[in-house]
Amino acid sequence: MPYLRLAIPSPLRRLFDYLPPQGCDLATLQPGVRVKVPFGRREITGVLIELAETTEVPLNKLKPAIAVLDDAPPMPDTIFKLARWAGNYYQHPLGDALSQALPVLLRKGEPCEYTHQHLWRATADADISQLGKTAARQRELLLLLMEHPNGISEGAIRAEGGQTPLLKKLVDKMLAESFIHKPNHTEHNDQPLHEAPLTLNDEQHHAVSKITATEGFKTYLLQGVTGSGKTEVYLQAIEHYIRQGKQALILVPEIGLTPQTVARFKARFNLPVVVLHSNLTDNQRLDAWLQAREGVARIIIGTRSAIFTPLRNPGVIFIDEEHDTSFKQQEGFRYNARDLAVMRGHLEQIPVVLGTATPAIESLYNAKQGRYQWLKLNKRAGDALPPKFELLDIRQLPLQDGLSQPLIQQIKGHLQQGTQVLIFLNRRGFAPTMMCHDCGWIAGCHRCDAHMTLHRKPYHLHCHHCDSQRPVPNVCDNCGSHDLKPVGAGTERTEELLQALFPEFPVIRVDRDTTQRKNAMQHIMDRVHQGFPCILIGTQMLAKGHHFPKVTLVAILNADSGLFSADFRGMERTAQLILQVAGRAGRADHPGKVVMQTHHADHPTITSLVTEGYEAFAEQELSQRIGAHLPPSIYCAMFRAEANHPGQAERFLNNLRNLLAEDILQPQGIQWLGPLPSPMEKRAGQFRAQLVLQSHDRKALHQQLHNIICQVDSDPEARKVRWSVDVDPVDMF
DNA sequence: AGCACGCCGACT
DNA sequence: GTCGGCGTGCTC
Repeated sequence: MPYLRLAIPSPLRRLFDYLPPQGCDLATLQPGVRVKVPFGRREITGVLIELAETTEVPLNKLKPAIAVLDDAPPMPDTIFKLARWAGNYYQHPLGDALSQALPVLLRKGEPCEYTHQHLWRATADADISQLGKTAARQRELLLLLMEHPNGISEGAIRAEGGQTPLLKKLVDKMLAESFIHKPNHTEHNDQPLHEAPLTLNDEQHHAVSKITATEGFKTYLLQGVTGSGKTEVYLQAIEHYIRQGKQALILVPEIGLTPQTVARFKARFNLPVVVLHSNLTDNQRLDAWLQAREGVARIIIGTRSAIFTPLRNPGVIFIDEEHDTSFKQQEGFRYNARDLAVMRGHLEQIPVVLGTATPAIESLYNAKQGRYQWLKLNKRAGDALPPKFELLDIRQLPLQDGLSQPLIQQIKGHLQQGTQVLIFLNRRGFAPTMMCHDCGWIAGCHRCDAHMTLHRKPYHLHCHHCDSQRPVPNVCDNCGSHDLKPVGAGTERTEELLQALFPEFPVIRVDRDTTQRKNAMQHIMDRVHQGFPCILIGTQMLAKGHHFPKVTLVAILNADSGLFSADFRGMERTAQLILQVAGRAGRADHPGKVVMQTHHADHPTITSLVTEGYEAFAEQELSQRIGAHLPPSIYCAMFRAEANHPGQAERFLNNLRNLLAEDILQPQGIQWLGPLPSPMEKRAGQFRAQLVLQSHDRKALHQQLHNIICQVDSDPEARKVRWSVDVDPVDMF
């Protein structure tokens, strides 16, 4: 009698055997089906990996499964393989990896079918005259239903001002009925386009024809400077696959999933476009997932987790802004959706396109190694000129709340000529910290090794690392002095100054604090797009997803931050951010100007970035990485640990390292760095440390990681710390 | 990760 | 007297 070998969503890195449930037909069971089982004291949903003839588990410990939930595996074989591969590659427990590849409702064991979405419509022989003259409300409602012969949801009825309780009355009068919505296949569509495609220049044309001529799997790095029409390349390549009846999957960074991006796809294609955004309900998510799986949805746009969306007829995968680190999940199952996309393209035998203006150094490396084919778009659409950069050396210049006098003059000039100004300051709040003028004491966080940020509205101290908050002290904790001063400037403070300097112009702040309310960002954008002269001041949020054609001046206040960071990728990040911010401004008829305040106007990296462009910078950066034996010329993994007491995490990692050092695991070609306390050792009350493993040999590294994790799993001491592995980490903290 | 069991501090 | 803090043990 065979056993069911299941992957269970739990941190335990092993499979679990069960007896088949009562009356189960083993002959029809396929790997990948979900099985409901008792696990400890709860009931959870596992995924069948195989039928096993024998088991190591003592028979008295074996429990029967409760039920097999599916006739056929909910995820297609490629997704099953992709999730298994990812679990293995990122050293994450298989059950959890598989579970994360499914929509939440399927994880919970709900049936794999369209959620019973009730829609309402008028009955076929409904006649408005059957309603009495006094029933004005019912009349209104019936007319509304008649306007929607394909059905309308209760939510939409309410949104149109209809009274849903009255539906029952219409049902009683046989005028209305409800039915369950099930999307149909839109088989062949002769008119897949709403609007005509734009004319391509020769570079764009070359890119489109390369991509669409691909047979089977190939990865492209599509490097296009801002304004070179990357999106048009996406759209026309997608059109090619759509016309073949295939589907396209587009992954965008978390913050890039803006209404504008989506609108562009919906405007072009006369086909179902499905958007997997973060505020879909679980029901909507399952419906979208099924529509993709059944081939009803033709274009699927989503963030990181959308890489696991099943496709019935996969045609092409696009990763937009491929350098963006939000494609890497930063906790738990630490996969990189960009890299998984390449794996998926291989499994599905379809092309994968990584698009960006500023390629990640590792993508550049892959392109140079010939693993990715490099497509470049260097020309800007129309006669657009690249923005002019100006390095504003602020050594010895007094700063007024973050702004130097020459910059203030430039802002004034642009406003007076009737255009908009964008000011980028990657620091929210009023001031990065508060300091005692008498003794130098700094307002620090009690739970982190970090200072607290002063916020004005509302007035309080806030730790941006652990979110703890406290009132602003009146006197110094250390010496009792009343002379506490805010130090440095955040967006709130610079906003205040700008408003005081330019009272006749609106100053619009864009950061997490001003965009929390629903639709707040949309309101801001609507206001800015009216085109009146104004000042926009904000953080990264301004840099991604939105374009501001009326902006002629972009000012970067702290271009230096990140330049000398502990993370070897600090320079790369800074360069990408600078170019991304710079790209927000201007259009053909008035090129933008970018002013960067800096204390390092003669720093070779900064000057090469500004004068020669990103590619020259990136080449330089790559050769330095290779020279220093850093990624991407070497494979890297990181163990992180955190514990309640100082030194505990470090001791744990030290034991772990000794497994390598004492040759217990006979490591070959593996180097290690650390363990070291994390750059911010204490965070949210936990003491943290890290250990980096490196190798030129990916297989050897993978094998060692596996060995180490096996050892750790069998060590009871390991349970006293929280630890994790990160394969191909994107940031070193 | 959950979830329960178990053993010590401040509350109705 | 108990409610609840989080240490530690287990999951086929």
